[in-house]
Amino acid sequence: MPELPEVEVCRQGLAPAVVGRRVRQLTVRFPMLRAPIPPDLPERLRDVEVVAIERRGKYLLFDCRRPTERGWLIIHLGMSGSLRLLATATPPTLHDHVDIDLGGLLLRYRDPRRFGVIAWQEGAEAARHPLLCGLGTEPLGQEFCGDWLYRATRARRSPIKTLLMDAGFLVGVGNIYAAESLFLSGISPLRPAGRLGRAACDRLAAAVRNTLIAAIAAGGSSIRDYVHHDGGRGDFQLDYAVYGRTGEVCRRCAGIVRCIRQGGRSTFYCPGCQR
DNA sequence: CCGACAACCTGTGAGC
DNA sequence: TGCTCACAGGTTGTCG
Repeated sequence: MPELPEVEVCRQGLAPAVVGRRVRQLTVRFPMLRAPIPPDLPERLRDVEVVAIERRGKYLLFDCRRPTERGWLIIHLGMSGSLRLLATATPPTLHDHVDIDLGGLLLRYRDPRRFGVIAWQEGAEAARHPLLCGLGTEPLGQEFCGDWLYRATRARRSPIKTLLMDAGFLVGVGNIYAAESLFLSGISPLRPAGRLGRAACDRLAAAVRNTLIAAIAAGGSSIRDYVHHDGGRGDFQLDYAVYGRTGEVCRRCAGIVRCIRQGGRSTFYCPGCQR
């Protein structure tokens, strides 16, 4: 999936075309995603105006208004989800589970693996939704910095890479950007988080932020089947230092990039550069 | 609290 | 060519 940069690129791509439009109809062809799409979602969305698209971690939040009501359409792209803007009459193909008819424009949700989520939160605060209320710090927000990371990790004994990917701790950082950020900051993914010094936390926080910002600027990654709102692909993958480079030569020290398993996920790192 | 692991599901690429 | 297997961006729940 989409990690934070891909979701943010999606948000930025959709907003100009979608904000200000009214939902004519929601068509659900297949409701069984990670959680079932609420059966009443079509009626909740009918005739709402989308006034903004926000993001919390990897969740897209569509701010939906009626004259006297407000609510949020919540979309998570899972591992393989995508949202595209298409001409209204575009025929659906396999795995095109949901269409949002915006009147002269079609917003289509496609998700082959169906790990995504489409949900609804009534009221003014999307954050009250159970999927969102336990989420951790935003890595591109004000709070996130070396000082925060240092303080937040003191009591943590889990490997720093596992913690970076824990959405209850820090949102938006997935397998690719965790690996890249740790490489950039010269920190081993195996290091217990609570053993990181203040300087290491400064370097890591900066690396996380810079990696995410660079990926957003590059238009997101384009692993496998990931596509943008317009069907285009990102090119951040050209810049991967360690992700997916098992056995290849490290670009910094001429050592060999290794792949290990952590928490059921592949971790790529350079044992020479990362301590 | 922690971590390891399985589960959810389909597609793809490698190896035989 | 065709089969089987491992693995892929995420999240959640269970078990020790």
